[in-house]
Amino acid sequence: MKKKTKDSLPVQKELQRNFFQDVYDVTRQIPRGRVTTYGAIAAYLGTKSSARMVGWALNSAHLYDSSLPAQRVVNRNGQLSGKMHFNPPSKMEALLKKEGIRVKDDTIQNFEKVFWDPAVELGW
DNA sequence: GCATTGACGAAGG
DNA sequence: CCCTTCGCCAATG
Repeated sequence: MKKKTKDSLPVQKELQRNFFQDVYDVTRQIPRGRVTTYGAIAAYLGTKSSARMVGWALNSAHLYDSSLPAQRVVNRNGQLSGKMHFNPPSKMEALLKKEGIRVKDDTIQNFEKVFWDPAVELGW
């Protein structure tokens, strides 16, 4: 009855937990040879202004699944802003090139052509 | 417990 | 058109 609900917002907590999982889930669905952005993923998840959290999620992604294709997620300029978090840093570019994506000076070439928007491709 | 820092991005000057 | 500010929110100092 009068239980003191300590956790005021359990629902929100759950959503936050799911957010990380959702990021991984979407990332796993990025086709080979295609890339997307932090903002696109955030927008698809309904938290468009929280693109930073997407990056944070991927930062600790390897703790959940080291095989996560995080190299397919770049910033909105098509730059490999997260390459320094790979091991070694050059791994990100190497993986992308292996998938047929052209990378020059840490920037994805033909970015608009290989861009994969989850909101469009996964249907929204 | 406040300040700083990000794998970002949009808006304002 | 470049630079700064701000929102976002978790982690870290």
